[in-house]
Amino acid sequence: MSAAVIGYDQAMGRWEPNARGRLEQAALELYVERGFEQTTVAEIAQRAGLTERTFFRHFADKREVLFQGAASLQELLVNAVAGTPASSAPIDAIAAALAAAGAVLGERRESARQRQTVIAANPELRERELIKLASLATALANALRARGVRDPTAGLAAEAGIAVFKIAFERWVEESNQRDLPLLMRESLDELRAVTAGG
Amino acid sequence: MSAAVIGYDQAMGRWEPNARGRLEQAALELYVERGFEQTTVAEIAQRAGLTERTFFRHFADKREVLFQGAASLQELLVNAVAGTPASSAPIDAIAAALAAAGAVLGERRESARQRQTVIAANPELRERELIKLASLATALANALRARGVRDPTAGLAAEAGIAVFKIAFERWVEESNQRDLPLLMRESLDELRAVTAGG
DNA sequence: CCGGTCGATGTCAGCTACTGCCATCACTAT
DNA sequence: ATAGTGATGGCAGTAGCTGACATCGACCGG
Repeated sequence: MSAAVIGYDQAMGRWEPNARGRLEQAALELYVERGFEQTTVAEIAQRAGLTERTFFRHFADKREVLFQGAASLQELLVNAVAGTPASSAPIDAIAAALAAAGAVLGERRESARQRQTVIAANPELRERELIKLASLATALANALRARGVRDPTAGLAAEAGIAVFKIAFERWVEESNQRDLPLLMRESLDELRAVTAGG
Repeated sequence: MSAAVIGYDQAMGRWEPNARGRLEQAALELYVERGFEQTTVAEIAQRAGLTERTFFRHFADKREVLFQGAASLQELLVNAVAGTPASSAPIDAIAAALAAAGAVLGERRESARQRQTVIAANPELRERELIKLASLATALANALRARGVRDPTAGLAAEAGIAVFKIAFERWVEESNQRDLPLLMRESLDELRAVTAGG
């Protein structure tokens, strides 16, 4: 619990500052070093200079540490839909949301890739990721309904948007490089259009 | 552990037969009666006349009891795709898979509805459901690739198919009645076509 | 008929995620 | 000073899940 570790010189309280941030960093490190399952919450807390009990005061469970950004991403998507001209078709509102998400997520490529490696290696984490994506779909559908889009169109457009998101993100993480995320989002959406057009 | 409970008159082995089936039934009953979280594995085992340890020999975890049919559903979808004429477009192969799934799931409406009520009431169960659907999407994509469909088309078509599946199934469970599942599958697919056509 | 193997279950000990309850201790407002 | 507040520690307890070993009937070769 020494302040020197963090390099901190102003007056401080009873405890080191930024407990949540230290827990998050410690968890990420350990998940990468040993894997998610092989890491206990006690170990995370110890590395952060805190106790197990405190970890669970900051994070609902051991997985949630990896999904901090989900809420802000959801906000971003919803705002993008809401900010689209009222005359736009649902699919264009979705496209705007995907563009916004791609622009934000497109930065910090390496940390995203590392995070995705951890998640992909563990079924429990994949489950959590999927329910976060489902939550995004629900939020997108609600945003569309707020613009007067009816069911089942709203739900379908939202689910389709998330499908495009998933595929584009997957390609972006896997590819050695070159194309950036917003471009892959556009390409994947065009691909979906092409695929559904037939028949 | 009396045989009379089951009504069984031929020579029997050391234990009552169909341990797995008894566990499944006991679990379903308890999940409906008290809810998933309020049910312990020890209670399930007791009702089935077995021990907790035996439960975990038959089911990987407490949730898995509710997802027994996932494997056969996946097989059904894959076979439907494989059985489509080689000249069909990807979207038509997906449509065939959805039709097959709709036909099979469309029966036993009440039990499906009951099961869905239990799942919807619990986030852990929703997570498990989502990863099963993701597994279906992966299997569908592989089936398409086996027919020569390239990426990212295969992945996108599969994800879009699962999106349609989700929406149609949801509508089918919620609606008071009337339209059957295969019809809702077709309608939802048409709706997706309409939504993506714009823009 | 006999002994050995095998498969399904029981028993028990143990780990770990997660929770509830209360104590502690600095900081702050009055 | 004193009381209140907020973040943390400490501790006991529940429940999901696993590994190791014992048990016992079925089955099979001799």
